[in-house]
Amino acid sequence: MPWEKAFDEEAAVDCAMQVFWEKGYGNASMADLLAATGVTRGSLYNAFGGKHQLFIRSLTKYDQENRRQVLGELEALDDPRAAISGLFDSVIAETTEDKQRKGCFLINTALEILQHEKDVSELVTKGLRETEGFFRRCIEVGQARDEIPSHINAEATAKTFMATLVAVRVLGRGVFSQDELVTVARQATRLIEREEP
Amino acid sequence: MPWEKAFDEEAAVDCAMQVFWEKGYGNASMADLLAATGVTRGSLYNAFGGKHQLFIRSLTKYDQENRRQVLGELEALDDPRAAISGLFDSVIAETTEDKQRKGCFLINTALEILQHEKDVSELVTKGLRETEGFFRRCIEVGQARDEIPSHINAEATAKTFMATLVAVRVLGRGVFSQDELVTVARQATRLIEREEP
DNA sequence: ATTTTTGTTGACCGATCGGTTTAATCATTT
DNA sequence: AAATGATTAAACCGATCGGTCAACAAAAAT
Repeated sequence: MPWEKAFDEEAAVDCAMQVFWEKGYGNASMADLLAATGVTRGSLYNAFGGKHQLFIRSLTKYDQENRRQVLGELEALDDPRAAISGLFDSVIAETTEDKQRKGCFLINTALEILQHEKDVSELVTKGLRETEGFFRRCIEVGQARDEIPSHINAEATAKTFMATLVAVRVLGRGVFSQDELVTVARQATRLIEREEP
Repeated sequence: MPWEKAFDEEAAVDCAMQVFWEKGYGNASMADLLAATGVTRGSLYNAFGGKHQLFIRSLTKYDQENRRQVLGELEALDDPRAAISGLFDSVIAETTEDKQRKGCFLINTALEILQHEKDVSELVTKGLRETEGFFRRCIEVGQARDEIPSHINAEATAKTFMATLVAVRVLGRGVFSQDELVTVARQATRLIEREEP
């Protein structure tokens, strides 16, 4: 007796995600979101509740389909050193391929609203912490296999990699060129090279 | 013949700067700025022209009185290695001392508006490039004095330091603790230590 | 003392904000 | 075909947005 929805909810979230990603939460207007999703005002409120909830949905979707997805695939390679440099490579490629230079939705959000909005900040922090965990696991597995020197500090190095990734995503939005991003990433990955010059 | 201003223009810019720094350009309303500066609507428009111009004034003032000031003092120490680690220390101290965790006004701005607004993006890019130049000069002077190993690449290392600084300012806003920030900064400054383990 | 110049004030502007409501619409069930 | 109930489009809401303006006030120039 009811009636199935006439628009694809997930597709709408995808469109909204693009808008939030590009403009940020505060600077994305409902009009922008309606135009991007193609859904009308009432339907959107009916389906999602409001701007804030739609933002959470968008950010969650980004986290799952971009960040987790990529990290999962890289970790499945079962080659820790390739996974680490592969992440830097893929982020740099993504950065320079994106004409809009949107950067990372999570990190952009971190700077826009981290202080207030507990639900949002928890999402962001969790995502960044998991990325740090990815690096740490890669390093520890590499060390167990003698592919990464055992004398390095896995925890500190993982944090440094995470920090480098953040910097790449921020500076990649318009300050550094692709070459410069590669330079920075290369310096970071030297930390786990077999010999030190 | 005129009439001297009834409010201190520079003090007003200072107040506006705090608001923009904390909330960003888009999320700072005129009402916020009027309340913070204590200046009435018309006077503020008469003195500055509008929100955008006031933002430029605020960002410029921040760049001169915070960034350039600090870099200048550190460089005047004439001790390159102390200047570099001193900058990291001072940024970390500033980050953790600030209850609001505002981070760096320039870097926050970079993420909010870098793509559009040419005048703003030029200010931001110039500031970050000059910071990179600071690191580079410190390294080169240190190398000339044999206080920093000559085999390291000054340009690439300067970029890495800049990237690390960006990461510290972003992650310092709520993700990383003071200890973690110190860890990241220490890993970076290892790049210029005399011996490699 | 009057004019000129400039700063201040607070009401006011149209536009847009996020969000709600209403009435028509439609697929489904009876 | 009638009844049902969610979906839709669009009018509408008060609040707030950034910005303007005319009336007024204070000091310098005449």
